[in-house]
Amino acid sequence: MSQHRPTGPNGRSGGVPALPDLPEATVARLPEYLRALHHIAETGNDTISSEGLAAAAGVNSAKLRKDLSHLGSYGTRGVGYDVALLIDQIEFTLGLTQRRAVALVGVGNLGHALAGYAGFASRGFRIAALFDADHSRVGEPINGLNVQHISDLATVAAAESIAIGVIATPAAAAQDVADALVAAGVTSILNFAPCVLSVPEGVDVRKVDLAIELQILSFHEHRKSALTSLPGGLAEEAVGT
Amino acid sequence: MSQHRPTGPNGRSGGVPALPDLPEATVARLPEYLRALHHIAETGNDTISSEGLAAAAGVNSAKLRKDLSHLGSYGTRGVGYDVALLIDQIEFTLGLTQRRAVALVGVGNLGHALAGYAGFASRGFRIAALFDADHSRVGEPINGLNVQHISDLATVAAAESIAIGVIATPAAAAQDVADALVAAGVTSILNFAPCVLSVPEGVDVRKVDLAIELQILSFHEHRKSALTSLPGGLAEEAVGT
DNA sequence: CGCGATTTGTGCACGAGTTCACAAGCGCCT
DNA sequence: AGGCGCTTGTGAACTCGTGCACAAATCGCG
Repeated sequence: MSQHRPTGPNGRSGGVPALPDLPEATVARLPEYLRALHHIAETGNDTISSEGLAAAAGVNSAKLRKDLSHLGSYGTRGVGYDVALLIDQIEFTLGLTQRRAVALVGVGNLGHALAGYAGFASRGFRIAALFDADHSRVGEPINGLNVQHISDLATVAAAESIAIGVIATPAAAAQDVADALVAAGVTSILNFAPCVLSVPEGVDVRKVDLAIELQILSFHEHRKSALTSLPGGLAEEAVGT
Repeated sequence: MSQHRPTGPNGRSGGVPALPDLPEATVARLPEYLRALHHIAETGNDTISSEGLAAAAGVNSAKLRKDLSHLGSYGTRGVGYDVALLIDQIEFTLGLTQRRAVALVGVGNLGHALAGYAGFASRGFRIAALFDADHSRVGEPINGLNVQHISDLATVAAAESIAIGVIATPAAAAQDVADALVAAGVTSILNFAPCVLSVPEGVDVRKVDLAIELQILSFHEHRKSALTSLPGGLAEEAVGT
């Protein structure tokens, strides 16, 4: 597994990509650093300290340094990080040096919005095809693409080298769509449907559930309002039954 | 995530669950359990074992039992959990016994979709008002609500008792909107804009960045494809430079 | 009425992730 | 050249989360 390899500081200069085997928590933060770096680059700075970048990304500076150290030494002590170099390095690590083709399944309310979301295009992805099970939607043009029927998924995915699929269907259809995506060779799925998907080994699934996020906020609201409504003191009121 | 309370001598007397101090990881999973439970209830079952519920929610059964134990003992050994009782208990814990009013700011591509998303209504939330900074959109009806101008936010939020705000604007406007929300008394924010928000103590922010999710998947894709060229002198088909 | 089958609740050990604190390295100024 | 201030990179302690394994509790049945 993750033996302590010397981890050559010049990482990718040779032919070997050297798979750094990053902690998952670090991987999840790299995109945030990348976004912050692009923002910093636009303001004209060409170096940035860990403190500055941490603030821009909303994290602790020690955490940021440890995260970046996992991809090698790309900072200069006493100076900071070279913004352009770091951008390249993170983009390479995330596999964004090539623009990845994405299939979007389900062009309902949410799917429509995702198809038109500019953030995908500007951050390394290309929505290569739209699919839906509803024949009445097939052919409909959205943002320069025509909706295709889900039965064409395998053919199109192969032709376009699509490895990532996005599910924006109702929950009832999601598992079938996932199966179809896997059958078409997709190995990464982003699921917006509120349900658990079962997929074979080797396929990655990430889930985004909009209602869940609100419910988590609701919990904190509940706690906050309960605290403020405690009459008297908020210390050890602790009313028994 | 956000701030922690000083948490003084926390009364842990039995009986009525007076604000159990749940681990954040547990809170994040409760909504998932809740969704699974509703699904199970619809199929007619009135009890469910930790094993069954864990499978439906996509987690480990020991983890699930530990999570539920934090809210008290609501299972019966040898039998399982009473579905209806557990639903009530989780909904209470999450503060979903009252339907919470939400303000949505930004009715662009994504905002439109969110305004029409049925999942919010069916899971404890009511979109109470829509706002936008663009005067040309004000008055536009979406899903039974008319878009209002952002300058009316404070008034409407007070009238409707809105404590949760959703930001679906471009990143450049997000901080201003957040400030306006906070000024209007909102204490929980769900942010879809790709930027870091700074808010005062006591305000919770959760962030959903659609592109980040794809970038994380991209990392794993990158790793998978690099793995296919296993050490053995296979294809050194330059992925990078 | 007691026994066995079943399932919850939890103590404990382990691993992942976070934070602190500081040595090592770098550039600049004198 | 040498010292000084600044910043990175990282060892080490600590916190948080997870998963195993099992005792305690409950039900059904003979």
